[in-house]
Amino acid sequence: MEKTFHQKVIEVVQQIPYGKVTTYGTIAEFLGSKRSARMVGWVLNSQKNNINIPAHRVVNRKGLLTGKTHFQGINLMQNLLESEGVKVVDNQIVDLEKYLWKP
DNA sequence: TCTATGACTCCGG
DNA sequence: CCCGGAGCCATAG
Repeated sequence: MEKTFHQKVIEVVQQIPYGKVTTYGTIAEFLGSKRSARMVGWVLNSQKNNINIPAHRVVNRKGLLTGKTHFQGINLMQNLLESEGVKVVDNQIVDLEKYLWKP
């Protein structure tokens, strides 16, 4: 059973430490194809039921919480990030580079 | 097998 | 940074 794309994504996302965030592009790039950023989002959407996936730590390159629209509760994603010490304003992470984590 | 969709990103203006 | 357009990849039907 080979590791599928989404399985790798899950693996990486689970490695995101507390108080850190990453972008779809970063994950996609780590997987080999930067252009696969959309797949990362697709995977999270598919695995969003899995609480083991801290999808709230995954944002787009601008630090915008694009995924919150598909999240379980519009306020949940931002709330979680703020709880972890990540500053979020207007659905966007402040000082993204400061919190950005890379595998 | 082919088409459509998408939690994105890059390029030019 | 904003806007519009194009590209790219994997999954579902």
